[in-house]
Amino acid sequence: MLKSVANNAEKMAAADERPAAEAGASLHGEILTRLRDYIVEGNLAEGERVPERELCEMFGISRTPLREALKVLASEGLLELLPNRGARVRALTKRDLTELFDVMGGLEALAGRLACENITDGEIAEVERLHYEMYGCYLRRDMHGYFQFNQLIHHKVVDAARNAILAATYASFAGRLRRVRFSANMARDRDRWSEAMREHEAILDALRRRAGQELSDILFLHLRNKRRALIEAQ
Amino acid sequence: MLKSVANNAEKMAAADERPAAEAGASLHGEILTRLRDYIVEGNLAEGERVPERELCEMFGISRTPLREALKVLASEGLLELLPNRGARVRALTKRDLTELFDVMGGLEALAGRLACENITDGEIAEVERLHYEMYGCYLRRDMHGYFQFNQLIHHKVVDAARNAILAATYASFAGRLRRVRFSANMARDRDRWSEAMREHEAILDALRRRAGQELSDILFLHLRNKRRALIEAQ
DNA sequence: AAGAAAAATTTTGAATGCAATTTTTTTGGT
DNA sequence: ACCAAAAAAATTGCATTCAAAATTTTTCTT
Repeated sequence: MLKSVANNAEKMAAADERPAAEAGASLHGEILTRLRDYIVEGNLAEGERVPERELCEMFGISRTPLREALKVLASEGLLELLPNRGARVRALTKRDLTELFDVMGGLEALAGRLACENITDGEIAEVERLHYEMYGCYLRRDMHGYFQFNQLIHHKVVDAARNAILAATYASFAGRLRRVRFSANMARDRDRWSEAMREHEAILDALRRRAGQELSDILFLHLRNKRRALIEAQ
Repeated sequence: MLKSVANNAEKMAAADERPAAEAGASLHGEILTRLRDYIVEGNLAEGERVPERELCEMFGISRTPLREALKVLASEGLLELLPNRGARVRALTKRDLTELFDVMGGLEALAGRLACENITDGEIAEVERLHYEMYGCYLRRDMHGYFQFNQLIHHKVVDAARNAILAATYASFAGRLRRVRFSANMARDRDRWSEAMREHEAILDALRRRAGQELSDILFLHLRNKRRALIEAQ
């Protein structure tokens, strides 16, 4: 039983092997995306139990695809499953935050290194543009704009790494951090803001020189500082 | 898996808030673990469709918990879901391998850096012991033993990083690479073997000195070389 | 025979059903 | 009124069912 019938080669030739658009393809995929967004947007409080029936009604589906999505979100770390007591929104402890930031730092460090190997001149120019836009926001104390451009820059670096698995992993962890509201801090901690701005100058500089190892290091420390500022502010 | 105990202050002190042992607690959790092992062990050929009915009979369960596990394994990248055509074992392309190795390199680099911050003298002594055991295997061309100790060393470094999220992520990717058989190469490529051995000397040295940044770099390049050797050998 | 069309079978995706457990409500004693 | 025990209701975890789609088998045509 379950023997590997490897010689299906014949029909595999032209095959219509679409790896499932993952999102809207199946009900499961759609619900997964929608429910993840729903939670990340903060519609369910931390530690709150996930109301299956309500969500089913809300999405207009039965419990089966919803529960499939719950298992996936639990494996992503967004929910936790309690035996016979369903799923809860996982609370981010200080420890979780610390660990997550370090992992993000490691992933960004990797992204920076790989980006230096692969980024085009055009992309660097684009990062420069974003950088100066961000700088503008900094000068006029536009926190919202600053964070927008900041994210765009980091995202661009990850993109330039040309590594889909890295990008997916990065996105997954970034999603888990989305519930954390950073803005509040920087407003009061003006020193951290200018420090962050200086770090970004160094990031751009290393990227221009395509100094992978150096950029890798700067990015890790950049995240470390972000982490420190956040933990202190709490 | 990715667990961490919530200390939701507001609620109450003694609460019975067990975050679900994830493994044997529910049928879903148990099946998830067993099915993952089953696939990683290579019992289903790459690209082969996953026979739901057979697996249900084999595990003695209904399709519901099995299908929940399938969605999770797909989100882990072990399977792919094709609309109306079920799950297939995801084939690792050369591109996937390249990307996976780089991500592993990034994670090991991070682990090395964090380990230097947290490792105890006793743990370093343990790594030293493993290193010399491994060296012994190298001298007497015991490939199997070499790989055992090699894995133990890398695992020890990840442990010493004191970051559960990193450890879980690392384990997940390592699982995906478990299907790849490395041994075959090194036997023929004796140069790579001695090069790897030298790299391990450098790893141990940097770890002793707790030179995080340096160790980080060595580890990334170590994985890069492993990747190169593997791709060349294919 | 070979290939196309049709029919039968299997598989998939999702809804529904059901026993066990947990949670809430009610009740009764103090 | 307060609290514990009992009863009722809701929720959970998994099995089962069912329509739609895919796959295989059979039949028909040339």
